[in-house]
Amino acid sequence: MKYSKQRQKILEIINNSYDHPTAYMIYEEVKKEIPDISLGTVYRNLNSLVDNKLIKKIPLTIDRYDKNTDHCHLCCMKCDKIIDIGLLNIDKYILDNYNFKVLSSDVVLMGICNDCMERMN
Amino acid sequence: MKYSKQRQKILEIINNSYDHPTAYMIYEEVKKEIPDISLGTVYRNLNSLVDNKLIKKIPLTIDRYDKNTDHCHLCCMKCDKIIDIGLLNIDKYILDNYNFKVLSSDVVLMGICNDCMERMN
DNA sequence: ATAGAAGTAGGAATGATTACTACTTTTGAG
DNA sequence: CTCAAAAGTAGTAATCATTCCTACTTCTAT
Repeated sequence: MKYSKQRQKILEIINNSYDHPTAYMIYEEVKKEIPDISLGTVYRNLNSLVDNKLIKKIPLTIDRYDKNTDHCHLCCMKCDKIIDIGLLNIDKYILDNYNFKVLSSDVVLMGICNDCMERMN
Repeated sequence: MKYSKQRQKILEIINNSYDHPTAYMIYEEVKKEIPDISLGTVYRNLNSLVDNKLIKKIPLTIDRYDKNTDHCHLCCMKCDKIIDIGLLNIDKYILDNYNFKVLSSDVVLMGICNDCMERMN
């Protein structure tokens, strides 16, 4: 990967974010500093960053991106909040039981978060 | 849900399938018996069947559908085979540790299956 | 310093999915 | 039974995320 200020900025935004932004959210953010960046450039760079394992793609209806490449996500169906959880260490379990080598464990569990559960009472 | 022969046939196809078909694969299959069914009808019915928990959606790059609503999937990155595995019983673990009620656990683990691993040696 | 590889902008294209409209089927109360 | 309202359908247009394409620009190793 050659250096480019566009990719540099994209990575910086993801590293400073805690809201698992979508490609478009990142595009809007980069635009503040590089006004004529194109959306295609954002997508291309996100893909190379994922390929080089610098960030992680979270496959929901719209893809989201995360600086942490080694944990799972809980997605609240009521408020759309995404909660990070540690690795479940299922990779070894899967290898031992199914002889299947897990390379990418994009575990996304949909449900209701604590806050929304309390609000429902 | 009112009866319709289109939805009946769609459900029947999924129930008789073992290959986790996409919406389009199902569309092509139904077409053999109901030639003028429309793709929109297939999508609409798949959504109601999912809403009514009669089938399950597996969110990969293209959505796939499964008659079994209570297990996880291993997806081989080499041959695209999808392997069914039993529930990992993480729902309780998540509730106990994160106070998050899992409603839909679409766990899809990407990796290399046993067959492909052997072929690589 | 410079050639060629890698990156970019901007817009067109793609492909999965949904929305819309006028028509048809199902179903349940009378 | 019967018939009207509700639910479903075909066909097509629209949407929306993502990728592709082309001519131009920027890096970087020699």
